[in-house]
Amino acid sequence: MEPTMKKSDHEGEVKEENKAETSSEDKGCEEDVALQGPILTNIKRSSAEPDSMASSSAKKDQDDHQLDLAKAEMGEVIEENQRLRMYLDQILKDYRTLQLQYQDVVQQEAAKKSTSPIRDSEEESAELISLSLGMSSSDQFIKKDGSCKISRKEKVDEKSEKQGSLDLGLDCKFEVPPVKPSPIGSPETSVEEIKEETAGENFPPHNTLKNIVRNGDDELSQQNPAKKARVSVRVRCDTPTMNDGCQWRKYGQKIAKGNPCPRAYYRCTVAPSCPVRKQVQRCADDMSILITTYEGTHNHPLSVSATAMASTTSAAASMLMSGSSISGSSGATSSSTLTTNSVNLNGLNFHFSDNSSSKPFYLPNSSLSSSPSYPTITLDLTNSASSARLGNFPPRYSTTNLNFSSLESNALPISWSNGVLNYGNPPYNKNQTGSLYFGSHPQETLYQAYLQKTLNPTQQPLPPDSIAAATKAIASDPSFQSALAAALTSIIGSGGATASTAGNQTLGDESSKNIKSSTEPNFPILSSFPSPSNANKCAPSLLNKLPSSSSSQPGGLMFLSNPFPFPTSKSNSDSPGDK
DNA sequence: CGCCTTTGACCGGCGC
DNA sequence: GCGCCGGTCAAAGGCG
Repeated sequence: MEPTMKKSDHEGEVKEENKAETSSEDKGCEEDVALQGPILTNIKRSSAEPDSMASSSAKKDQDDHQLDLAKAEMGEVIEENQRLRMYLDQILKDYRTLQLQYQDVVQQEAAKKSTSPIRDSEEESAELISLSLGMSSSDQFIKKDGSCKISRKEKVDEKSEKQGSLDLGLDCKFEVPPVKPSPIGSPETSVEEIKEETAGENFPPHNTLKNIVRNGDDELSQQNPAKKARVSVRVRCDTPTMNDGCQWRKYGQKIAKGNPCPRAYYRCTVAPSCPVRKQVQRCADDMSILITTYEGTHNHPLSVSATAMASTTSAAASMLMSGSSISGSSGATSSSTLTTNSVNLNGLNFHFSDNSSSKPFYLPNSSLSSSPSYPTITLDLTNSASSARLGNFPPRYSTTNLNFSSLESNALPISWSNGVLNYGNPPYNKNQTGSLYFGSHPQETLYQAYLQKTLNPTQQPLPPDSIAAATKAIASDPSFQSALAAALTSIIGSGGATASTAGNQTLGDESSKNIKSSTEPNFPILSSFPSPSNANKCAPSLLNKLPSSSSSQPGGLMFLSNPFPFPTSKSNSDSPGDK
C-alpha cells in the first residue's frame, strides 16, 4: 500500500460512501471515522493551497465551490456520525442488558451442571469459539434484539452436536452447510473445500461484511485453490517448540535455505485425519525467536487451550483472507482493506503476505525461494519485535502495522498506519489520525478506551470522537476484531499466565494421554486469561479495564474474559521436540 | 507394543 | 532438461 492514500482516492471514497446508504452499523461507523480525515484534508488543501500568480478569480471560485462541497459533505458526515453514535449507544445498552442476562444464565448453568464437566467444557469451547472467531460480529452489532449472541451460541452448540466437532481451524470458517457431514474422517473436508462448495451461493453484494469476506474467500480460493492461509507466529521461546495445546507429530526436518536452523514439520495427531500442519523454525536473525507456521484446519474437537491457539490463528488467518479478498473484490472502500499488509499493534505484529514470493520463514534478500504461494500472516509476539520484523520482508511488500502494546510498557498508543486509520494526507495532523488517543490519557489505547466505554460506562464519558474512533476501529472489520482480541488475549495469557491449575481438562483426552514434562513456555492462550491474578502480572494496563468476572464483550472482544474455568495447559502436551 | 523421532529418499514446483 | 528448493514419505530405531 502506498504510504499515504491519495487525495483522489479519498474523494472517491467520500462520494461513494455518502451515496450508498449504510447497510450496517459497523459499516457506518467505519465510514464515520474514515470520512472525517479526508474531508478535513480536502478542506485544508483546497483552502490552503497557494494559488499560482496566474490563477484567476475563476479558479478561486472553483476552490470556493469545492470548499462548499466539502463542507456540505462534512455536514452529512456529521449527521451520519450522530446517527451512528445513537446506534452505538443503543448497541451498548443492548449489550449490557445481554451481559447481565448472560451472567445470570452462566451462574444458573454452573449451579446446574456441576456434575457434568465434559458437557460444560464443550459448551465452554463452543462459547469460546463462537465468540472468538467472530467472523460475523458485524451481525452481532446489527441485531438489536439482543438475540444475536445467544443465537450464535445456539448455532455453535447445534453444530457441535451435529458434527461432534468444534471445527476450529486456522482458516476462517463461517458457516458450514448443515447438510455437511462431520468432517471427522474426511481429511478433504477442510474449510477451503467447504467454502468452495458454498461459493456457488448467491450473496447480494453489500449484504454484510460477513458475506463480503466469505465471497472474498471464495474468490481467493477460486483464484488459487492451492493457496492455503498460513499463520506464522513468532514468539520468544527457548524450547524446541511452543505449547499451543495441540498434539503434534514430527514428520520431517529440513535445513531451509537462508537459515542455519533446521525447519521441523509437524502434523496434528489429535485426530488421524486432521490436516493441520505446522512448521517450526528458529529465526535466523534471532535464535531466541521461534517461528511457528500453522496451516490447515482442525477437523476435530480441540482442547480449550488448543482452541485458544486455533482461534488466535484463525482470527489472524481470517484477517488475511478477508483483507485480501475485500480489497480484491468490489472495491469496497472499507478501511479494512488489507491489501497491505503488516499490522503492528505495538508489540504484536501481524504480517500479511499474500504474495507468491512470500517467505514465511524470513529469507531476507533472497529471491531464490521457490516455496509455493501461501498467503501468510505473521503474528509477532516478540516484544522486541521490530528488529527482525519488517526488515525480513522484502521491501516490495508494503505493509500495514498493527502493533499491540508490549506487556512491559504501559505506553501504548495504537499506531495505525496509513490506509487503516491514518489517512495521512500531509496537512493532516498525525496525532489526529496516526495514533488514537483518548480523553486526557494519551497513553490509553483504543482498546482500553473501548473497554472503558464498554465495561464501565459510568466513568467519565469519552469524547464522542473517541467513541467514534473506537467504533470505527473495532467494529469496522470483524476479522480484525477477532484477531485483535485474540492477539490481545494471547499477550495477556503469555508469560506464565498459563500455569493455572484451575479447571479440568474436559475436552477430549487427547492431551491427557500424552502428558510430558512441559518445560517449554506455553504459548499465550486465551484460556489462560480468566485468571486475573495471573493475567494481571502480564497486562495490568489492560486488565485494569476488565471486569473481574463478567461475560463477554461485544464483537470480537467478547471472549476476552472467559467466565469458565480453564484447564491446565500442562495437560495439553505439545512438546514433540522434548525428547 | 505402540507411538514417537530421525533421516535419507522422493516428489513436484519453479527458475534458468 | 536440469538443478534447486520446499515439502512429504517411510523405514529404522528409540523410548516408555
